[in-house]
Amino acid sequence: MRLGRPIEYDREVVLRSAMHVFWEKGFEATSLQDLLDTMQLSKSSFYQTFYSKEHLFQECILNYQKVMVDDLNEDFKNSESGYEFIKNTFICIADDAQNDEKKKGCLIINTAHEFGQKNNVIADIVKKSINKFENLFFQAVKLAQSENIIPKSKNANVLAKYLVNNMSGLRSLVKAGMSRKKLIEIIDVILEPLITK
Amino acid sequence: MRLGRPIEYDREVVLRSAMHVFWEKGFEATSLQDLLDTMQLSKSSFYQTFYSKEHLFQECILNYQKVMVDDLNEDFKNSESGYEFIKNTFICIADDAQNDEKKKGCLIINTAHEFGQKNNVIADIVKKSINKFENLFFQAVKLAQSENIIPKSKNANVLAKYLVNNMSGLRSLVKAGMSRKKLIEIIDVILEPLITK
DNA sequence: TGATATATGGACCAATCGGTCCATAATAAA
DNA sequence: TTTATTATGGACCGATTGGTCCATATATCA
Repeated sequence: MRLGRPIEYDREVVLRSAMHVFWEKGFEATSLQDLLDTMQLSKSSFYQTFYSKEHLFQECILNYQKVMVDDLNEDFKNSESGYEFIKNTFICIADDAQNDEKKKGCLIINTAHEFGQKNNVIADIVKKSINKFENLFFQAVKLAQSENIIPKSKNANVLAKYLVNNMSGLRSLVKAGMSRKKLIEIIDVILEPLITK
Repeated sequence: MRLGRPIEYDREVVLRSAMHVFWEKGFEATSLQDLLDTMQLSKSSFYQTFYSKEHLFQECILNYQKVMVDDLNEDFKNSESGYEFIKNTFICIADDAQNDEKKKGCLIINTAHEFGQKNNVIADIVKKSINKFENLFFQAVKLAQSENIIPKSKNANVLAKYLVNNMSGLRSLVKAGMSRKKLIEIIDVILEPLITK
């Protein structure tokens, strides 16, 4: 067994709680004290385990990305069709306008906005995360093409990017306070380029 | 003439310089010292004229909105057609991926992300700004419909929202580091729902 | 020139920032 | 029980945060 005084917390649990703080407040607006309060950690334990606020943040967005991509993959597998998966993913985002009182949006997109290209490590994580979303949409489009719902003449690669673009847009509009109803109307238009010849 | 010691700076000039700092760094990451350095103001003058960091920020985003909307209105007037205006507006955003080294994006969208619904005054400014963008797109769509480029069967109101959505999306992707070339490909898809029956 | 009014430089403030360090607590192994 | 090893609580750090206040500078007006 492991030597020394045993750890009094669950690393995964406190990491997830930290992630939620960053998600809600952003990196800059989250103070170390906020994190310690939420994670219920002493400063010593915090720095021993997570090294710095920024290092913790990196772990958080990596963790967020993993959870999101895994969940979406799960949804994808359970979907009737590629098209249904895409449509449903967008509707879920619109639902946030109603369900998420805090309008947290997407941690990855939030981070893209807060950091831009100022921090190489973080910019890299953001870029790779977006690529994963894109890849998922790509697979969904390909599937929908094989199901003859999306015309095979369409460039699945570009369509996937287009979908990521609209996903980001919806996240912004949720943050800006647009109602679910209006977002749903937008989604109807978003889906048009998928099905028209 | 005005009594007392005369002001040594131009209010509009220093306001604009402050706006650029906020645009580049965001509200939280901009310190008062950053502002004083850029505006070349003493603390006394700063607080006498702008009251607080947050009040200055509000002025800045209002100023940004005004400049942006005026510029877009000017573009709109000079456009060959409603459709050309829309297309060109999007291409200009994609150009930022190449031209703006700092990838500042759009101050309004950035603010929507940083503040969300946490601050009523700011959320209200953001919402109204987005409405102005939407209104402009609405007019452009209407014009394009009267020019028989966009089918009259289309709902101009919803299309305008759809365009705002994609504008926001593009801003995000620029921030995330996507290349101009890829953004242009996306724009081709964005425009499809405008012209297809 | 003196009175009045405004602008400015800079000292000063408490609070908070992220982070370090060390004494002590709590365990396993010998 | 002693020793080795790890975790934790909390004192402490200098720097910076946004913001206040007052003495002084600089103007107009009478």
